[in-house]
Amino acid sequence: MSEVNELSDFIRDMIKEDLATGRFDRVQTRFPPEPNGYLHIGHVKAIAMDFGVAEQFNGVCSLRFDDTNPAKEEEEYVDAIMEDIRWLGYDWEDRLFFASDYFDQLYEFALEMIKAGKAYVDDLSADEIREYRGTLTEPGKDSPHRNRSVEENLELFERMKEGEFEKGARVLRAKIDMASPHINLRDPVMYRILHEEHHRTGDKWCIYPMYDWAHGQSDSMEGVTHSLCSIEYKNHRPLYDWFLDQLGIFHPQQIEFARFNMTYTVMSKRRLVRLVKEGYVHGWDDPRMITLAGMRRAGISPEAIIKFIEHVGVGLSLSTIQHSKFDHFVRDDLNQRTNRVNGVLKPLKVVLTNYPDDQVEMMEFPNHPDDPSRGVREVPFTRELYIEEGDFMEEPHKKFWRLAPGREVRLRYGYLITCTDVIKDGKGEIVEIHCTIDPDTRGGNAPDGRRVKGTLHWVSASHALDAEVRLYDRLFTHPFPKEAEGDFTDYINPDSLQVIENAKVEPSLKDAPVGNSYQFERVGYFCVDPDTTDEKLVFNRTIALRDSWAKIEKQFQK
RNA sequence: UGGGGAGUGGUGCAAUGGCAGCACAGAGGCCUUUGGAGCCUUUGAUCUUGGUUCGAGUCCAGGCUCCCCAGCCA
Repeated sequence: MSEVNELSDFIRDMIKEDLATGRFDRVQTRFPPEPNGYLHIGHVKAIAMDFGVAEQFNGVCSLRFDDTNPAKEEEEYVDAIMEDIRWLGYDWEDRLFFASDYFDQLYEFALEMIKAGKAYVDDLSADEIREYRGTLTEPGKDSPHRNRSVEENLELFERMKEGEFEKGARVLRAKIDMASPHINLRDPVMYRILHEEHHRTGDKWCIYPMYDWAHGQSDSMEGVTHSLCSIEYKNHRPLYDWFLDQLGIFHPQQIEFARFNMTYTVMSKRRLVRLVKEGYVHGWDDPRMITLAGMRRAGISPEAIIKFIEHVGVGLSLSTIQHSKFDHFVRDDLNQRTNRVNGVLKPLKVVLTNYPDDQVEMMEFPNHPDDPSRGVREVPFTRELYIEEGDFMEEPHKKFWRLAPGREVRLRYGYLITCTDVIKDGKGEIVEIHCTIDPDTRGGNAPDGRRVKGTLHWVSASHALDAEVRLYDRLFTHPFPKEAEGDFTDYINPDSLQVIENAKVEPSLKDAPVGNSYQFERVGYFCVDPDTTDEKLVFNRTIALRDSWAKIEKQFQK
């Protein structure tokens, strides 16, 4: 919103400058994914930059699929990518483009280049081309086919297009400088032969443009003014500029910015694929994945993701964002967004021995304690309740201020209760706790003003709904899994998913819609998983509440 | 090693020759019917060596460290 419009970084500064000097009188950007995988949080930086900049400067942003490699790309990804971008809240309106839409024009441009003596057909094999390219420190050498006549090049290129040659037999290369210190300028390949069906052009073509040949011209044809991209393309900018200058067509300004990494996860497509293919997670939308599909299923909102991205900053150096920063924005968003409910993960039965057996009282709960406008709901209170197992300690240490024998605590918006007995089975396991209520404390306050430190959440045993709760945690135990010794999969967190089959939640959750998020008070944020059926509620833990108790507790463990 | 980039608290981002600031994390406190949230306080940084200047994170020169490029991938 308005906050977005106040964003400032070196890219926006450059654009302001371009507008001020009249170099451009409008702003047009584009998000150019390759449809060969799912979008993840790293892509959001580019998406938010492309669409955000356009919005900020009253320009437009289009979506263009750079689908120049039919061997890797699939329609399935096109649809998934569009869904993810829409979910984030961005709109390309009628500006949906494909690099494959430009194959004809690109072919014409190539002809132009050949006629101008700026491109040639090379018969060298891939290995030979690599050899001829030289190394970082030694110049390359000219291909023996570099000086073919225009006529011969035209004829050969035509025959490439007509499918006369096998895959890899020949390529079209730009004729620049095999001794250039910029490797990308050592006669880069423009077209290669690929007898592959393209997801949009079918079998029309058997030669396909390289990304480097397609990208700049695509931007140019669309009228992109500012072509924002990640930093690895900085080395390619001289090439894009060269192509544009040779062709003499509209010249967009490319501006690069750095990607980022996050601790306790992996961001590369290759590693994400392995997590899915090798079964470490249950799919691309597994809530532990930092894919948009995964984060969506985890219950993280697009607003939280974008706000986080706005705070990672924009620069030219590779940064590593701490996972705790991401967690902060997820919690901050959910704290404001969610209604509070009661959910008990590990139920411990409490019997209120002085409470009538057949009595049901409806207790009033605010839906959001810090926002009265969200209203209230009624929660049934009865003689038998469930509380959290961890909220009772038979032999409490001095910092534990919840329930213990002889202790009085508050049942939130219920009554003050005092523990009188601990009932155990033959093996010494606690089966239930007996307590008495103070009938004068309905709602949770004592008329005599005495204060109790502990406040517990609870559900009525006879009214509670059964639920499956999936407790997700960070996927890796190491902050830098890919840099740690061994394979990154060695550091998968074995406790990244813990399934609780028999959690108890309050009855108001009966028809909770899939995707809805709640705060289970004192526990964490949860959303309704699509696996939910009429018979069974399934919740995903998006993230736990900040837990300052955990720190204290550690001190008391030997 | 050739070329292209980057070095500011633990992490990330600002400061555009003039008091090194913000966020997250950390520490302490207040408040609390969530050990949540909120509020207050606080620890902690300019890669290095020279130079220019009244004054340098910023300008200049050298050094060091890290990232990217040698796909018929994008």
